Amino acid sequence: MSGENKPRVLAAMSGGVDSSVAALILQREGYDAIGVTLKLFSGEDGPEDFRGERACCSLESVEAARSVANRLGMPFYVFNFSGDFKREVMDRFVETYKSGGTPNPCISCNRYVKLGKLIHRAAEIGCDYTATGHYARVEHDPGSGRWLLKKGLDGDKDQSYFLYNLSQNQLSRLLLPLGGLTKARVRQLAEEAGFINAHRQESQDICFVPDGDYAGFIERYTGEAPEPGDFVGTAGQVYGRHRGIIRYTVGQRKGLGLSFPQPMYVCGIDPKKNRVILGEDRELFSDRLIARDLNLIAVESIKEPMRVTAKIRYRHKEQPAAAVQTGPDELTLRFDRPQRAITRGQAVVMYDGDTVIGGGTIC
RNA sequence: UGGGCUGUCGCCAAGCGGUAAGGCAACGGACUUUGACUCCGUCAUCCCGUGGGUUCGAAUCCCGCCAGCCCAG
Repeated sequence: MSGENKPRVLAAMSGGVDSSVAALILQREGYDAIGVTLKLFSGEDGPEDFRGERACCSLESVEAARSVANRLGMPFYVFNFSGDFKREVMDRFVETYKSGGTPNPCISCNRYVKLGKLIHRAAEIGCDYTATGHYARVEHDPGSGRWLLKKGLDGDKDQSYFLYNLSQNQLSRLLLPLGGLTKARVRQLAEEAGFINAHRQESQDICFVPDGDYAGFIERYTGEAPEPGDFVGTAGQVYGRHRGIIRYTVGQRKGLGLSFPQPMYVCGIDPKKNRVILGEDRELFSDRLIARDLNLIAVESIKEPMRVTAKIRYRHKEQPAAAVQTGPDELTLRFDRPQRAITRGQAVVMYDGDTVIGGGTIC
């Protein structure tokens, strides 16, 4: 089963269908695979219902992963990454909200935990590669000598957006077995293999806030009650009181608790004055953004203005734009057409066709 | 206290004698490995401020009362 000459790979297994099938494929392709589930929350930091099937590292999920690993005859371990997860994901999540931004915890998790910490750990224990169940592809480009990150072939499930922070070194040691498959095919493989999670529903919501009440989570996590402030119009007129800045995000319509002749949306958040700015839909559009905390994959830097397509949130098809690097860690993006609700704290990822150029955090 | 105006779902608001539009909010669902957006559905079952009257029939006409607003004082 585990020949000394086979390349050894550490397979991250969440207990879901995708990572299970990824492990299956690795084994079929002749890797010496070791399954591992990451324990991401500990005790009181996590959701009350720690066994809920939707939480990505619930007990049930760990057991599902273990079951699949056993079925495949591969060693299985649980790594406790809860400290890193708390520091790199939850703390950042809370901090971004408190400063008026809207974080994407999945980006942080992939960057610091799944890809950062895990790839590092894999190397420590003698694994040549790390694998995950993301729908994206890694390729080596002989021309530039660079490792490239590309979209998954199943355009509808593509998750390259979440992985834009990968470094060249990390890419060289990452395997994404599902990159060329469709979701339907993955489920089929899971069924054929008899995996108990073959029909598990898609994961959704923030994993450490399974009930979706992230504002409530932040309150419990910080022990601080959100401070009410004013809802104001784009001209400064006061409309009413809001229930704390953390409850709002740019583009939001529901939950304002106010009534106007027409739909109104959050157009901005002013953490200094503790105000939430409201306006109409058309006031949400802008054709440019500035991103920092850059990570470039396909190129070393963007010296000249570059034509790209870019997406400013997951689940949105990328839009044509011109990118210019305005500093060592700063980028300006000008879209051909104004985009709706460009939001601070979210990630912008640039593409050239199927290839990820790089990305950054919108500010 | 005189004069005028108004009183329809939490908010705004149609309706003008024929048996309650619509928008906002709210709630539910779909979509979704982030937050949003979007989409679909529900949302005044004899009370349309209230008590009478006229009509086959009124939220819609008439009278009284109550409440609020405005102008006079």
